[in-house]
Amino acid sequence: MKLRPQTVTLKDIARAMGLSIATVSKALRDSHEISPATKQRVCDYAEKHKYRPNLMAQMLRHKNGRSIGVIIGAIPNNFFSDVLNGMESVTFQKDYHFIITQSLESLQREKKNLEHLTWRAVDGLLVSLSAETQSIDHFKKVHESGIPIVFYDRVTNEIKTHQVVSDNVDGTYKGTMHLLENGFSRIAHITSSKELSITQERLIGYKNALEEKNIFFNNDYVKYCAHGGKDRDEVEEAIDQLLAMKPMPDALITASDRITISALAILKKKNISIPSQIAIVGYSNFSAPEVFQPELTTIHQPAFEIGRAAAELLIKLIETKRPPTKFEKRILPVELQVRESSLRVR
Amino acid sequence: MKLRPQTVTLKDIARAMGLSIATVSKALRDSHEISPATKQRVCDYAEKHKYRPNLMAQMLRHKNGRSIGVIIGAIPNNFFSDVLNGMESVTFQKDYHFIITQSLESLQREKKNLEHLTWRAVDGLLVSLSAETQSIDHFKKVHESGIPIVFYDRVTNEIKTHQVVSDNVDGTYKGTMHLLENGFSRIAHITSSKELSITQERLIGYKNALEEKNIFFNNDYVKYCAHGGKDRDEVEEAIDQLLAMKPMPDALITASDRITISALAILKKKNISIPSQIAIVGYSNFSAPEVFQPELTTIHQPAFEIGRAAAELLIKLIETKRPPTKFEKRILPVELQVRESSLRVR
DNA sequence: TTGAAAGCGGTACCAT
DNA sequence: ATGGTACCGCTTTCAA
Repeated sequence: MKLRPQTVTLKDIARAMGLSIATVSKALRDSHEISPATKQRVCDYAEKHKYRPNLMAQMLRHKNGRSIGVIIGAIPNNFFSDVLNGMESVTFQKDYHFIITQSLESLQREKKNLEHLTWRAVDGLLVSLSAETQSIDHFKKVHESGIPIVFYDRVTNEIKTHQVVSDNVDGTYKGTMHLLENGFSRIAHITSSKELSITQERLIGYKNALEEKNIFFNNDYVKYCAHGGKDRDEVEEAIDQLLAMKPMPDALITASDRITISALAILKKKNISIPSQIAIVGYSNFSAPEVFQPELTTIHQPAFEIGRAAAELLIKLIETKRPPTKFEKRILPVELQVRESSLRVR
Repeated sequence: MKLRPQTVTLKDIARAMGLSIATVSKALRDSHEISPATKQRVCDYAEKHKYRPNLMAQMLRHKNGRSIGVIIGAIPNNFFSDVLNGMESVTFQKDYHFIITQSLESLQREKKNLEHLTWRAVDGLLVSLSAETQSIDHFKKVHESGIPIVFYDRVTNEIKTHQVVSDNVDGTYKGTMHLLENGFSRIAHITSSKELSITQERLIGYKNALEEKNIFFNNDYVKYCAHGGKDRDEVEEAIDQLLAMKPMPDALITASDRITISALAILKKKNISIPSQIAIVGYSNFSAPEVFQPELTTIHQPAFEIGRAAAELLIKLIETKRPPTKFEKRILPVELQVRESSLRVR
């Protein structure tokens, strides 16, 4: 490509004005040791010639590039894209950049992404663990080297830092309770991989509701997707197993956007009618669940808020000189939106 | 935060091995002027101590940070998130990073994003114009300064460079023709802002189909959304106007994911039944349009491929020394997926 | 074959 | 108030 024309530098300004580089630098940074007159002249000149400090040079000096790295499951996923949107709303306003990497639920990619991001010298990390992740030593190492991390959604307690999650226990509790109160009792649960924090929390809510209603917890009703429902096959297998059970479950709680959508499509393909043969309550952040067939009862997470809060906490962590002694786990409320798919038909 | 511990640098290696910085640098870059023995020793040491060249320093030297900037309408949008996914598949593999900015269909944000990205010294840009954009002088300036750009989806011919789009003319043509052949003749079209390339192309396909069937083109059947259907209100207004017409349209072609989903939700709210009162064919990249009520006939764009092709072309542009004399406009085929929402009910 | 030294564009300390 | 200068980590002549 054609050579990038040098944008105007400190040196250019210094030469043009017969000042030293140091003076110009200080003038532009509004140092007290520069006379107002000089400051004015320098700033005017800089303004006129559209001076922009060279980011690389600044970064090279005091390692801080106003950028944060994000590790996310997958971009094309309603939940995550809302999260990203929330993060962007903060980073845009605070003049940070966020560099997005997808784990695609693979540990190997997660590690590679992490390497990449640290090499990029990001100032901090926003991380949601992949479905495959068990050991988090790779994050520990990075964190100990001084790069602040905030975990969101899929979190870990093994690293002492901020966390932002939605109230997963409550979400599944509400969903399950709603189904129970509508006369469903054989409630299946298709969820992500066993190791994830969200999986465990959601299972707790599920069990709590059953217990409260004195319904026996049947472990066979819980199906895990080792890859978080990345492929439809994973979900189809789970559904096949559930449909083969006797008695067959009469309701289903699906634990993520992907799993929910896949489940709807698969049940449709199999001509299982919802909710008469099986009712559904699904975690989903789709913008218009009322246009599904049937209208879908959803557990809606404040994805945008999660992203926003996580980004805010991280930037605070980055910009604060001394690390805080106490970290917060922010738990945002979820909302059960009742629609046709979970209501008894007479 | 705690000071980031210095990762090992050239200087460290040089001192440790009693060599000069220059020699180490050359050895690591496999220069011909270094003896194999020295090379070996240096590389071993570097490997063992996990030497990673400092990106900022490299960038400062020869402006190339292996990063590309993306301007996109909005992340939470099935079409765009698939596009991003396609881009990521390339950048990940080629060890580039992509920095995403959302225009949110606002010219002002588009400009600010552009400024931000150039300040970040990205090596190239992947751009889809915002719905508000008319003059593209801001891009011209950047492009003339030597930063390669590839336009995708919403493109412009005013800058000589590669373009990647889907076959918009054909998409709407197919959709319109399909409706006509199914007995619908008063076909409305809700689309994005007038200025966008996609809007114009889609309108051509629509007109072509009408003309071919000798149907009168009624300008009042075409409703523009100045903000690309960002808000549901915009779409609702268009629909209200259409419903108030006499005779009312009997079919509708919606020109984007957002518009399509909004239209479905609004018509549902208004208790207009699809397709008996009005049929719908919608541009959409939703992963499971068969779970909509009714199953939605879609014009499906190869969003992932668009992203992939655009990223590939851009990286080629970045890495090639001499700019090509001829640029290509890659037009990827779209697919009409016929489902219930566009079929005559008897 | 190896190394000294001059940048790249800023920042910051120390003189003047 | 202003300027000289060393340095951040790496690349690249040019000498040795």
